[in-house]
Amino acid sequence: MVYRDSFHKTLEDYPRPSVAVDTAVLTVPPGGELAVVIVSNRLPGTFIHPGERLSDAVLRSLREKAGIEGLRPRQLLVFDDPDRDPRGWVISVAHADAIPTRRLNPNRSHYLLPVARLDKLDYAHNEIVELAVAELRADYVAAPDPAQLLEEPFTLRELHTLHEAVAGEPLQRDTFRRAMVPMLAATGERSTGSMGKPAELYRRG
Amino acid sequence: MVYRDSFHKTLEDYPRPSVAVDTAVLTVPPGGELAVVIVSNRLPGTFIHPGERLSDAVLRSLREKAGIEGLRPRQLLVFDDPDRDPRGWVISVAHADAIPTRRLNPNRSHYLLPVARLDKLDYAHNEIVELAVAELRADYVAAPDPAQLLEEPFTLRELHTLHEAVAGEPLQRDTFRRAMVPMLAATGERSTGSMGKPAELYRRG
DNA sequence: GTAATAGTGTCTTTCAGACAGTATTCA
DNA sequence: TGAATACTGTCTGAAAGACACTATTAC
Repeated sequence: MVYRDSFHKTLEDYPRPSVAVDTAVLTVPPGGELAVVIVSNRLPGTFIHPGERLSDAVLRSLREKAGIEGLRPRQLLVFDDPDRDPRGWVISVAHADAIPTRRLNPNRSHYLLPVARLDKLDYAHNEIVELAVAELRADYVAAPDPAQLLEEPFTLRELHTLHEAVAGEPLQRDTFRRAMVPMLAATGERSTGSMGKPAELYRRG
Repeated sequence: MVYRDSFHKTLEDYPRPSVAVDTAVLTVPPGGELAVVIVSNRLPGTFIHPGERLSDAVLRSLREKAGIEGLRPRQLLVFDDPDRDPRGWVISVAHADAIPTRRLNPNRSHYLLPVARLDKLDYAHNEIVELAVAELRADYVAAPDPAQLLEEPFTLRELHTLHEAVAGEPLQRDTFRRAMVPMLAATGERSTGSMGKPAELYRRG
């Protein structure tokens, strides 16, 4: 059987795939390492509903499966292997975003896995996580905490520690400072309660 | 009506969108500027067929609508506005690739439009072209002619002219040379027939 | 010869890496 | 006071921008 294209042909003639979304939600627990939100050994996902945007399907799946609200997920890539899903012909659009750990709802069935030591997830979800991590790392090279994981105001040390967690490797302290300070807004306030000289508190520029 | 997810639920219960592909094919005519292949005021596209990969649908649409063969299109992004297409619920996956102008079939209904002066295309196709151009430009900063638009062997002048056409702006000659030579393989041969000192001929490293 | 093109030398600026130094706080 | 942390000064090396210079060809 052959399906032919024509502008005036009705769409009903074409068999259609189911369209799903899967989302890698990254976070950095305080003092911890970069981790991804997992629900029963895979990324939270769902099928899109009629009239729905992909991003709305992502938000719905995160709300229902992990109690996460208020993200702005970005598309990563489309998985289109017709044999990928045993249930049938499914096309899956991978998404990614990051969220502060304090906004994760602890009374839920999801859990965090560090991305550096990730076992095999169901489907091709490891690849999604890798892409999400690569995007987040690229963003964090260019700007201070672009995903707004830190609560304002913050010290340069807190920012440095966060960026090292995202990068997965040490970042030179003075180079980091010189690169970031011009993109930050100093508050004039100083940190309190810590050992050593109190640090300037900053907000994102 | 509400559609609920369940691993064991059959996929037949879900209304499904049609899934299309649209492709921005970029090229640089000899001595010309960066241009995109257009078919009747839009990018070539089609609906995917059952069992087909997105990239195969792209290749099929390019073959049937523009006589183009042998590309390896890359995904750019998914257009998912439910009201985008007047024919119904259509999700479109934008793709991009580049092709040497000499491989374009002139006996076809497609035509080239320079990307610098692009009128409004149908659908949201201008955005696809912009993304495709941005990706191509990023690739051409990092490597000599990664899309293999030039026939080998080529001189540094030819490479330089091509990279300027892709970038859409002048590129410093000596800096360009120093950046590219380590990534090229000198043939030991020299160009002939031109004014001035004959140039070394190179192949891609 | 001149015009045109190919290719090199080198100075300056910029910036990351590296390391050492000074400054200010807590215990 | 010493330990810990914040912040700055400065040297070095790599690379880009800029410009001038030499080299080899066609005419």
